[in-house]
Amino acid sequence: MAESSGVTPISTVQRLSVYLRTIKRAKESGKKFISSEEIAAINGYTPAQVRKDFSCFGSFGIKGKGYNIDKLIKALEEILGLSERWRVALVGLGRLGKALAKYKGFHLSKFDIVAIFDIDPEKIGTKYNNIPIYSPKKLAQIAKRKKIEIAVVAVPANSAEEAVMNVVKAGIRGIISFSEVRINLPEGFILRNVNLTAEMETVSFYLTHPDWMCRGWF
Amino acid sequence: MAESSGVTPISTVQRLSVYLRTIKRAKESGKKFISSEEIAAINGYTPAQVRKDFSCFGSFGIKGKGYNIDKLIKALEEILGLSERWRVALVGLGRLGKALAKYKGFHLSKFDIVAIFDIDPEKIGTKYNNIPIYSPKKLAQIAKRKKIEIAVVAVPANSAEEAVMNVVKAGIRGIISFSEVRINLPEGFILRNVNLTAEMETVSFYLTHPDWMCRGWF
DNA sequence: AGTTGTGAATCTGTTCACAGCC
DNA sequence: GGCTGTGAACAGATTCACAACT
Repeated sequence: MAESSGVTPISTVQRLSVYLRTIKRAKESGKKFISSEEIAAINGYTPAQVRKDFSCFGSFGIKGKGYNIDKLIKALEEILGLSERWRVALVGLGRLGKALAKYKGFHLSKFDIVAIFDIDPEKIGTKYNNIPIYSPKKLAQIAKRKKIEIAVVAVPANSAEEAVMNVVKAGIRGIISFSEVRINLPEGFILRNVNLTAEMETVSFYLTHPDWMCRGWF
Repeated sequence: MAESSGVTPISTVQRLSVYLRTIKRAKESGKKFISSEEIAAINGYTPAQVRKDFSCFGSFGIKGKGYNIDKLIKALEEILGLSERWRVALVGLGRLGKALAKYKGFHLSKFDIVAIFDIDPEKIGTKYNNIPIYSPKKLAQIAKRKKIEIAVVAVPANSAEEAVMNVVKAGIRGIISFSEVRINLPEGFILRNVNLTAEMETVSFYLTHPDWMCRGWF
C-alpha cells in the first residue's frame, strides 16, 4: 500500500488522468467494479500496463474481482493531487485566453481561474467572466495574496518566454504554456507545453510518411 | 543519405518540429551554420540526441563545421511534410474554434483552414474570418471537393467521439482533437489528442509530489 | 475460476564514445 | 582541431507470465 520507491514515468501520470475519466464514465453507467482488462480495452492500452501504472502508488484492487470504482476514483484523485481545488492564474486574455477563461473543463475538473493578467490597459481593472484582470506587473503580489499555484500562459509566441519567466519570478510553481517555451527552471517548478504547431506537424509528418505510421490506437 | 530503414519514434518527430523553429530563429539572427551542440543547448537536449534524430532521415551536416542553416531548414520541412501547404477543416466553432480560426500560427506554418463545420443552423451558410461554415452532414462532400486532408476537432467533450468518427468517415486522414478521443482508427489515419485536462492534472501531480519531479529542462 | 500485483524478460529510446571526414 | 554520424552500451518503459489471493 505504501508508495513505491521507484520513479514514476510522466507517461504513467498522463495515463492515470485518462483512466480517471474512463472510470468516472463507467461509474455514471452504474457499474460498481471494473477490471484492468476493461479499463485497458476502452483506451487501447494493455491490462498489464494499467495494473503496472496503479502499482506505482499502491494496490487498490481485489484479486479475482477487479477495482471498486468509488475507491479507485478516490485513490486516483488523491494521487493526481485533485483532492483539493487548485487556484489558477490565466496570463494573456487574447482569443485563446478568453476561450480558456470560459472553458467548463477547468471548473468540472479541480481548477479555478481566480485572476487574469493582461498588458492591455483597457482591460486592466475590469473583469472577464467575473474574474478580475490585473497588470502582469502585479503577478507576484496577486499570486501571493490569492495563493495561486498554477499559471496558464496564453500569450503570443514572441512574448511567451518573458511571460513564463515572470510567472516563475512570482513564485508560481506549476505552468502550462500554449507556446513552446524551453527554459531551465528552478527546482520544484514544472512547465508543460501545449504545442499545437508540433501536433499539426506530427500529423503532417505521418500523412507524408504513411509507411511509418503505427497501427491501431492513438 | 537514404532514409533509414529503422523506425522513427514519435518523440523524434516532435523534436524535429521544435528544432525547426529553433533553427529558423537562428537564421533570423543572421547565422549561416549551426552545430548540434547549439541546437541542443537552446532546447535542453543533448547534442547526440539532435544528431541521432537527424540521422533517421539522412546526413545533412558537414563534419567539423555543423549544419548549413538554409539546407537544414529545407530538409526538416521536407521531412515534416511542410514543403506544400495543407488544407484543413475546423470542426466546431465555439469559443475555442473561433480562437483557432483566427490563430496566426496556422497560417505562419503551412496550414490553411479552408472550411468550418458547425451544427448551429444560425452559423451554417455564413462565414467566419472569411471561411465558409457548413453543416457537419456535408463533411464528406466538402472534404472531397476541397481536398481537405487534416481536421482540427474543437467540439465539446461529449460530442468529440462522434465528431472524430464523422471526420474519419469523410476520409480525412489526419486529425487533431482537443478532447481526448481514443478509438481504433483505420490504417493510414492518424489522431493526435491535445488534452488540456491531462496537462493540468500532470502539473497538479508534480506539485503534489515534488520529490518525483525531474530536475532541469522541460 | 478469475483477476490482481509484480519480478523477469523484452522492447524502445537515449547517451556514449569514437571513427571518419572537413 | 572540430564536429558529424553511428554502432554499442545503457537506461527507461512495456509486456509477459505466474504466484498469490478472493
